[in-house]
Amino acid sequence: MNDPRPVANPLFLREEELRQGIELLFYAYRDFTAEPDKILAELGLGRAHHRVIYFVGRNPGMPVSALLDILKITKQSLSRVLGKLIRAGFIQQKAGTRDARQRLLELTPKGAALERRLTEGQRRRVATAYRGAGADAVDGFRKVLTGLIDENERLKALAGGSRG
Amino acid sequence: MNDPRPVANPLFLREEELRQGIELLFYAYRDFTAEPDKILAELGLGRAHHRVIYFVGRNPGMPVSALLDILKITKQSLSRVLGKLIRAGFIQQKAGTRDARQRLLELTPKGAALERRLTEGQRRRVATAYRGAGADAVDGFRKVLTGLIDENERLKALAGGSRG
DNA sequence: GCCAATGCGTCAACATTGCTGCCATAATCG
DNA sequence: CGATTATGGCAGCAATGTTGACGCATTGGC
Repeated sequence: MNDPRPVANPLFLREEELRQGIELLFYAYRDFTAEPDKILAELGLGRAHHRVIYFVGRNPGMPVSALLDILKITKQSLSRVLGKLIRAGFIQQKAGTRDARQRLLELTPKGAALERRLTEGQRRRVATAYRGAGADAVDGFRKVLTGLIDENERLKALAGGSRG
Repeated sequence: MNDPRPVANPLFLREEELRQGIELLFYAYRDFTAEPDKILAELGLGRAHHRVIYFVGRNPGMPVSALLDILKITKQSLSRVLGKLIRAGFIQQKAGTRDARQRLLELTPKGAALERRLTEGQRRRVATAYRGAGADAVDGFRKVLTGLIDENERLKALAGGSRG
């Protein structure tokens, strides 16, 4: 009455399934960032500059503190990156009206052009993946990614262009 | 006969949808790597060391060239990281039997222990997100992530522990 | 109106992680 | 035997993150 073949081990499958998820995340992120990285390198910029340009483009008029909260880096690290972008004319600062201490950030036309150039490939890549996977898959993709985000960051992340 | 309210713009929605995908990817990856990064910092190591430990643990006996192909960095960059891990006793090298030029990599018991410690939180995070999202969502997650990977890398990525 | 807290910037020093370029060794292949 | 492959080492440079300390303007509470 013994089955000679070992029964599929659910624990092993689970481990395998999780590791596949981890690896897919790594591979996808690796290839997702490769294209803009090339463009940035030509300009003497790095991935951090892209992140700043992206989120400032997404939230025009955002203060520095909001950017820090998104990127989760120190203000010294951001300051170096931001300073370079401002000196290079990609980003503009305006003093806050409600609070004059704030520096409200926005892209210059030159910055907006670079943002489009950098994000274009990524948008296309996501669009292709979405189209190929179908609407239900996209929904699942979003659900799982949201679940991967720290619980206390989820609301902020989903707010996106924080109009709300 | 004019509807005073603007019709929902499908192009805008699409753009918004794609940007949300881009951002979810950023946020998820940010939080996904934060935990192991802390542990690594205590040991004087960085994220690159985790990647090496992870993939060597996953593919015991792999040659350096296979690691390079996964990580997509130069051998000089890898050499520094790998050298440190070997000197610190996390990774062991054995000469290849088929090709004596190859250095086949594997984790030492100490390396395997670190791998478990580093990946444990990530596995738990993925497990929680999977459980919360449901099996169909997990399927969609995998489909979309796979679609984000460069076409000529997909097969290799899905091979995982490359037993095949 | 004083005074602490906030928002932001800066200087300095350091480590990690990429890159390019060059050279060396050993083994394998044709 | 000569070319290619697999790997390693060294030098130098840039980007990106860290901690720590300090400065300056503004804001808000008492």
